[in-house]
Amino acid sequence: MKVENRILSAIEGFIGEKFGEKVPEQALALQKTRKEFEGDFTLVVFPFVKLFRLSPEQTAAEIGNALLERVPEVGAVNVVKGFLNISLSGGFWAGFLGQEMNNEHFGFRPFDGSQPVVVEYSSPNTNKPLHLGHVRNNLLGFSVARILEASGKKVFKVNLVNDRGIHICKSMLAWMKYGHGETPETAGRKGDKLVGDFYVRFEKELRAQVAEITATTPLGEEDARKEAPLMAEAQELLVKWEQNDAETTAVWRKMNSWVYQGFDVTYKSLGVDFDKVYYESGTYILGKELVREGLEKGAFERRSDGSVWVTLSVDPLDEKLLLRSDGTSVYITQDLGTAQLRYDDFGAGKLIYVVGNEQNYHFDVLKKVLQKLEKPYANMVFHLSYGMVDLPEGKMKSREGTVVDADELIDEMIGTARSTTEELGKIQDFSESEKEELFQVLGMGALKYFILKVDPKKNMLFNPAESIDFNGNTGPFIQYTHARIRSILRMAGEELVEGISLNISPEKINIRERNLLRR
RNA sequence: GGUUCCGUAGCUCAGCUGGAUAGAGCAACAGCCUUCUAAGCUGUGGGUCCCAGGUUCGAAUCCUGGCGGAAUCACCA
Repeated sequence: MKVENRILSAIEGFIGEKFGEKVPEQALALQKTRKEFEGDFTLVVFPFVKLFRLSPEQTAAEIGNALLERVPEVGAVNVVKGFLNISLSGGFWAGFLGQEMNNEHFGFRPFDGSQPVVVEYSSPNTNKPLHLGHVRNNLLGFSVARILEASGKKVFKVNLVNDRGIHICKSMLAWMKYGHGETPETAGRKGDKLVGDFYVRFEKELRAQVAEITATTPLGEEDARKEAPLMAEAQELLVKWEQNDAETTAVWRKMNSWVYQGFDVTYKSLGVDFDKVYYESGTYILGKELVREGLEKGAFERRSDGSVWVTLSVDPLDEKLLLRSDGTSVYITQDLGTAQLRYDDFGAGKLIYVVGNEQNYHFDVLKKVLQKLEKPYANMVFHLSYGMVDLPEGKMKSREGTVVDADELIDEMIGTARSTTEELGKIQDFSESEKEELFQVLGMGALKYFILKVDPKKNMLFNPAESIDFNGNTGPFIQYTHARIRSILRMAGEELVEGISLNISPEKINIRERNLLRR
């Protein structure tokens, strides 16, 4: 039984004996003592005041005395207004430390036997490299998976790669027209970067065409984009792709493989991985089956032009397209399919989607449509929505070249770790590989903590001009604290080995560590 | 316009299942390296918790209504 529960049941027992009354569940709760006060746990006594017919201070004192008598682990109590602060004894903490210091599973719960959780995250497009927004996504997804695992869940991490559609055709077209057979090897460029370059090249050439059209015809920019020859060529390429044209799919396969090689490097730097990778090109047809099922059930309706719709609400009228009039699928169609797939593949009990908050509405719709289909996994869908990473000037915009590239950011962080560490000069006796590992751990620790410390649902600000800090409330600070604590534990361990009781005398710990222990 | 989310110190953010004097880091200032490790510690200054009502013994926290910002409302993904 945890010591908190022993304290609570002692309070319950004391009040029961004294007044013959049961304490309301809600009032019977301990909170952590705020660090400006002395103590480990705090009981708020206001709810008990009426019962005792005493002032809050006197009530707290009575309960405190009872605890001192009844619970041996309680070492001291103090009362501030209506708050009873309880300090556990040094003996309790020494025992706790002795028991837990060699527990490798400290903080981890064993598997609870529940159905697995499937966490989807990352979900990149294959036409450009990963940027800071993806970094937030990847770190959130990976962390949530780790946290769930630590809490006793079986977790499967999955990635859904958006590898088809007009965007990848644009990169392909630019490579075919202007690439001269270039490859990552011949260009000496990371695969995803190279493909991204061609995507940018396409946009550049397209803009030139658009400029010419708007200068020589009365068309506006939006119409000019649709009229531009390059756009028509990209559309043609998409049609060819969908018809499984051999040459087109060969280029598609080749360029995607470059991108995946590039992504793998970035994922490795970020320290994230996946149990299974889905490709939209392989799953988008599945959703159509569910649409057909919905039509049969009468949950959806087909219009005269052949398109399929679902009505989510009547007032206000909210209708969503599920299948185009030409029978091709839209975004949500494939998400219907992938939900089913995950449920089948893993026997999932929960489906978590780490996706930006711009898709809040999309996931509301997805859930409602699955409910209409009466799917058992409809209510398993949880959208872990997160906010944008903004720059001081506002949103990241690829057109303005303000996108913060993931690889460059990672390199910069590790570089900063290197220069800062070398300046401090504590690593003379480190080997080269130890040094590199240290820089990696420090730089990535700083980046990860910087991103993860912000509430996911909030937009967050990243200022590229001020590099991510290594001092203060940062990852390296926590790493430093960890190192200090390990050092203290080593000391405690030595005393244990010598057969001396586990009692670290205050004189042996300097003031800095004592402060550290209070945290 | 509808819907969802956000609004806390000069800046970046905690705190939000109601509880103490609203915290941390950065920035500014003043101190601390013969003790195990100063990527640290101690102290000073800095707040209409967007505004107004309501519920409550008690509201940054819950409810209602405003104001400001973001996202979204495609036969795009």
